[in-house]
Amino acid sequence: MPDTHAIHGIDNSPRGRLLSAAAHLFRDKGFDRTTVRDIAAAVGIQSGSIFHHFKSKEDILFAVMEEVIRFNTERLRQAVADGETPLEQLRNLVRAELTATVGDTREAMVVMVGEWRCLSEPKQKEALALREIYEQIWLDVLGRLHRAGAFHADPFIMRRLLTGMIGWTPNWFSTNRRLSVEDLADLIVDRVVGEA
Amino acid sequence: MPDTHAIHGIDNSPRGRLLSAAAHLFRDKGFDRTTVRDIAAAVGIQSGSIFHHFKSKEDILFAVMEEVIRFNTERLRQAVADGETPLEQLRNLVRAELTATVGDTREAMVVMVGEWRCLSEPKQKEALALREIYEQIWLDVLGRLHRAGAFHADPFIMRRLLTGMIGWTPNWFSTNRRLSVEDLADLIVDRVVGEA
DNA sequence: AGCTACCAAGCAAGCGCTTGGTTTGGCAAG
DNA sequence: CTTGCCAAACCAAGCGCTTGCTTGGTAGCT
Repeated sequence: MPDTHAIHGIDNSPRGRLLSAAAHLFRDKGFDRTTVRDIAAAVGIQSGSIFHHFKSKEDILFAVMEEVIRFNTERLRQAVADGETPLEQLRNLVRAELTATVGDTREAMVVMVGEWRCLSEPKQKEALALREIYEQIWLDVLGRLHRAGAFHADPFIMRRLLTGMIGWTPNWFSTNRRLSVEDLADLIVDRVVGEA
Repeated sequence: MPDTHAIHGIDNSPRGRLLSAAAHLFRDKGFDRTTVRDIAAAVGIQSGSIFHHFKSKEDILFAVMEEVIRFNTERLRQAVADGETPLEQLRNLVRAELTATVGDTREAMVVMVGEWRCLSEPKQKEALALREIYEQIWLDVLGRLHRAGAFHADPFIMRRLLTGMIGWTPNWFSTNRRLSVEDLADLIVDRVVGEA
């Protein structure tokens, strides 16, 4: 009944259904404009009942971010493991993050980037620790490519340009168009390792 | 007295000071978490007095966006006029948008990208019309470069990748570091026209 | 019996905005 | 130079509504 686009990596326990519904609403209207009554209605319960599963509205947001970052960190690890050369690993990383961003964890990823400041400072630090693990995977691969001479720019800056390119895709990329995720990934990889 | 980082292109009339203060607060805490009492306090007046200058809180947000987009559209026009070759024009465009994004209109630019959905639908359409003029300047130059064979990818997609790269810079670029706006612009231009 | 999951009702605080009246600066008639 | 006047700018108070969250209790499964 609750027409909740499920998010990959989140189960369908009562708690999980709340998380998926919340992620969907947070992405649509933003954290602040989403009320606990909205979330409750989306899964068909009363607003007060939410606080049996989460002790605050902020805790819901944090849980969404934690789940999505844990799930996608594992996805990045797999992407690196599946590549035999650094270049192949980079291509897999771009594909993985693109899939996360416009694919099966799209809603939660957009929420993580866009609603960051809605977390209290302690929670931000907690989430940041998880993100740093995630980022380190990128930096390792980019560092390896850089030392191999695949590109000249600073790997840190390269990662930030990549973050921007990939992070913006939800605003324009559509799955049912000509351009596939794989083609877009290749296009983006070419922006890193050069070629005219 | 109101310690308001002025924004380029906004005068310091009472209205202008309100706009600059609002842009600063909107960027810091987001539109929804900024109260009209916050804005009023930032310029040293009572909250009710705001509505002598704007008829709603949303109107303030819209005015911020309108001012910044008008100002920077003119800046893009100048950038194109100052370039003699398409490549030079592209470099000027990237520098101009970077300056707008991390420089003298930084606060308002971040607000425009991040608080878009806080506008009502009619206001969104109004703002979109202005943005389309802005975007057309980019597409003209990129189209010219593409026809000249400077890059192979679709100009529309190229622009979106550029939007992402540049739009993310406020999250990491710092003016007082080694990397200058000009160097970063060159780095980004190289991502478009290729080279290893 | 005890646990998970939920309901029904409502409280305290904060919000955008309104209202009716007061101050301020400029400027032309006397 | 004074006086009278007006519009712009602002104040003080508060209304009506929404918000996150609490409370006390119930249904059903094990």
